[in-house]
Amino acid sequence: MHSPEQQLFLLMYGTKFADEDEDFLKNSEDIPKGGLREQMSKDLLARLKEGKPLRVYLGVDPTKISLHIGHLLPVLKLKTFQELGHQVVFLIGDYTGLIGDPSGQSRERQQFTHEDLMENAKGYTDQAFKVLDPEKTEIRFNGEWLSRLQFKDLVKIASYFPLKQIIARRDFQERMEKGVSLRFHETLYALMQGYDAYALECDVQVGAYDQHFNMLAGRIIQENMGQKPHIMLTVPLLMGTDGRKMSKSFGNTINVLDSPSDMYAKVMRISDSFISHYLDLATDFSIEEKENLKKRIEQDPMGVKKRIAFNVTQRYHKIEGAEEGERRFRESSQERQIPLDIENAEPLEINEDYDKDQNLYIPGIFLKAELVESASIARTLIKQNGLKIYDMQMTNLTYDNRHILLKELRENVTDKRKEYKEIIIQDIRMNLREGFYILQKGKHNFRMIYLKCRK
RNA sequence: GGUGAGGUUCCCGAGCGGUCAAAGGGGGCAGACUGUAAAUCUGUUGGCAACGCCUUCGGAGGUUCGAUCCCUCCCCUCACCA
Repeated sequence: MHSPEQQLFLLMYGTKFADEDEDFLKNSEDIPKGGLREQMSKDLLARLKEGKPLRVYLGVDPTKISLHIGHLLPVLKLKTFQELGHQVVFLIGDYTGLIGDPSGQSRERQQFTHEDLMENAKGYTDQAFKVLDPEKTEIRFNGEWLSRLQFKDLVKIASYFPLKQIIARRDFQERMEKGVSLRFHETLYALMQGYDAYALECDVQVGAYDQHFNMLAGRIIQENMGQKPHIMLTVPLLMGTDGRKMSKSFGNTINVLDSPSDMYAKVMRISDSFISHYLDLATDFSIEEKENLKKRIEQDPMGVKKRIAFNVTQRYHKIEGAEEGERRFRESSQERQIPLDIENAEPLEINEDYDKDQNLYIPGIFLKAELVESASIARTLIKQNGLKIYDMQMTNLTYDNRHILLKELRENVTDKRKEYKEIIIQDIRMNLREGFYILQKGKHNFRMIYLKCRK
């Protein structure tokens, strides 16, 4: 059992508050003196000292289908609460999601129907339960209370907010300065999320620090409606694999549903300069372990990165997944072997026609193998040496004994490359026999095919 | 509803009668370099059985030998005013 002080330390570790961002809150007037961290620590400690389990919630709008590991940083914080014996609530914003993303960046997000959202919500909880204990987690939907609100309620709630405060938000300010559209309904978003806090009557709300204003709205509503305002506990935003904000539109995400080897490899490919950031945010090493690893970054960046990759992969894919990811990274990236895993052990059957000179059209084969999007792309890649073909004839593979031989290959042969003969692509048309081949695009994309040739 | 500005290839953004599959940047992909990377440099980035052919510049028509560029109508976005 942890003392309130010990709990406070664990809970505050790795948090980031809105006033600690260089420019997120710089012009805001209503930061408590001493800063949010001091204020929230004080409040949290006081509640911990009451000795009762706290109610803690995290709200998410199910407006996307897949989550990336950055989305789960607040979930990790929620897990810490759960492990300390507090009651956690996972709130699905089926109503806030209906309004759309208040950042207003993209229009398509506003087109979700309630059915879409409920569908996504299922995936969300599945993904969140890779971290949280489902038995001990309460799941709620904000439609439960938001659907019952009447206009007169909204009028009352809205009256708690000076307009100046609403439009002081940085994202609103920026958009008004730039002349980007800002619609009135977007200002309601904070009220809706704020009302969730009131309806749930929780002690703490967890979220990323960019949620500051929405969480603050919760406190304002709670205070006005005679409730004790909740504590805001915010965590940093995880940067993407390229150092920008992690976001699907940048293609720099590590997704919760990525395969073990993808996940491991993506972590391994982050820039060395981000190692410390990922170590702090993405892993669940103990605090001491993190400090130790940080000292090693300088002399052994790759080793530390491997520990991080393993830790992250393990969380979402168990230890077996992490081991698989590690093995595949070593084989395909470091030793440059051709991966021969069970998932691509079943070759794709491809039918091609010989032309009159007994040749096959190579771009067509890569296209059918789904390694390239068009034959044109295949052509340019051939010119740039981006495509390779390995002939597997020497392994005595037949279509019927393929499973056995592939298994042997995978398990017993140390340098698998010896088992293949690389065919140098000299032309877009080449004479190939019917049989098994491995196609490669770039460094990491492979596909095994069984080529069937017709006259 | 009024006034003004716009809708261009994945994104941003030039083009303003033929030389435009459309500058430039970003992103993507590939190659070199490396400890995987990042950074950097290079190439590439509509499709096709490919020195050519086909489909693209909000939509529908029209003028022209020819239209992304001109005209007409329509749809949509944005700003200001109502």
